[in-house]
Amino acid sequence: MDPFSNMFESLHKSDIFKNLTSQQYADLLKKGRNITLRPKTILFHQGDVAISFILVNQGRLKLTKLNEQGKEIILRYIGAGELTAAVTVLKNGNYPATAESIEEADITVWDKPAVMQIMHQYPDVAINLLNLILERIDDLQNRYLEVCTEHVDQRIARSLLRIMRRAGSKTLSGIQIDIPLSRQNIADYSGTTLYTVSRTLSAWEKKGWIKSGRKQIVITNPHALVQFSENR
Amino acid sequence: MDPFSNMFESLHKSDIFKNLTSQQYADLLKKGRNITLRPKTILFHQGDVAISFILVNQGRLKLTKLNEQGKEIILRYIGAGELTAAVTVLKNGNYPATAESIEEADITVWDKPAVMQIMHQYPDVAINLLNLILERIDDLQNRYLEVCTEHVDQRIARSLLRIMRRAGSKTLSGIQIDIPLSRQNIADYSGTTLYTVSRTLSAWEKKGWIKSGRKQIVITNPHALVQFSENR
DNA sequence: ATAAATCTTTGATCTGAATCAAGAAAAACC
DNA sequence: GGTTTTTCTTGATTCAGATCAAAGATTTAT
Repeated sequence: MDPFSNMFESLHKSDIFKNLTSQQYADLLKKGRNITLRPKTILFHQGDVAISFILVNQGRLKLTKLNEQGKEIILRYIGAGELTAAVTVLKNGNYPATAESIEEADITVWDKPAVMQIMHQYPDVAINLLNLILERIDDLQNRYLEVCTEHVDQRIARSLLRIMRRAGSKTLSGIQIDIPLSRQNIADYSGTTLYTVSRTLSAWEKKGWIKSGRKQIVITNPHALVQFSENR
Repeated sequence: MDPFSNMFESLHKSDIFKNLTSQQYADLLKKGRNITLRPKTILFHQGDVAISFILVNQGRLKLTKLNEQGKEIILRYIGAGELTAAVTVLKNGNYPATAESIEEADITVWDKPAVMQIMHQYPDVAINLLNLILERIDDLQNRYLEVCTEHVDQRIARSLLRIMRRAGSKTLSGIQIDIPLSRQNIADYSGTTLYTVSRTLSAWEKKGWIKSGRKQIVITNPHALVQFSENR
């Protein structure tokens, strides 16, 4: 399988280019460029002027945000077929977060003029993008609600489930999370501390809901976790 | 001043219709319909199928969200020139929140087919909407970061400042917040309780940073509040 | 193979903020 | 005008979860 068809396939996977003909795809492809990232490469820093619009073809990125005191949170993990840096379409946008590859990753990058031109040429692309962004808002609003109203352990449960849905694969013992997540990572994603995460996971392990190792988690009883996340 | 020119003016104010000609405006106007809401009217409920896209011409709406246990948070207040229910452009969207007028309000409503048709006809509208939505995401990401990493009193400070910027008017004694905000409202907006809000505002009043009454707040020293919100 | 670095666990303590309780003040109602 | 309802304040208490501390487990480097 040649790289081109490979890439074509991954683009196809992304919702942003649906409703377009094959020819139109090809046109879009030409306007972006393909990049392979080594693990732990910073793609852009929070605060930088936004110049690139990014689609992940393979691998995963981590999107993080720092506050004034330097405390970090994880906004989300971005997998194959997903977009980021949509802020590039803004007049004078700056990246509101930092993006880093957590493993080797293939991405396609469009610069700002290319994106603007594409959206004007194909209104469907703008509308599709709108849809994706609206899903992001929905996700964020839910997480915002959770962090305002729910207990830490509920939030940790929801975090694991949320990541599981996007990056989980079935195994004999349960659903495995395909991202190497440290306790600190889970804490940054849930708005808590690594100590609380560690204690919570230990408790769940005793109950048989999960199995966890170093940067590795298998959810053996997703149903119990869902139940718990909804009414503790 | 006749109602039409009034409305035209308020539409003009909204960023969503920029880059369009006057004729195009008029066309868009015809496709929506104007509604006047009494105070405390529910426009839509969280979970309802999304059928209408809304622009506020005058007055204010409150957008709230409930979790499974019935705890409420305030997502934002929506003032003149601002949009809501963008989720209507999704294929099978449901409103993720509840919208209610907090005072008498004039709004323009477009149904889903009209919005879709408009966006296809005028790519700029879709792109403008994209921009507005991206600003919303940025705001939410910031608030999410804050609620994950900052102290309650900092968050209350940021909440007041955030609302002040969108709904503040200069007076002799300081900047007055034009929305009647109860302690409970501020708590719901900041992710805390009315008791903590009351204590915090009392403390700031003693310091001379604010003056507050029943559902009424004047920020007498915005600079001190900003300072405090950034490094407590 | 040994050392160094990184990640995880668990106990002990502390503290910020929620909760509980009870008035006081202001507005709305009859 | 007086009663009822809503909102606000402040003190006392509680508790969830952060922080501190220290040891154990795994991985990586030399």
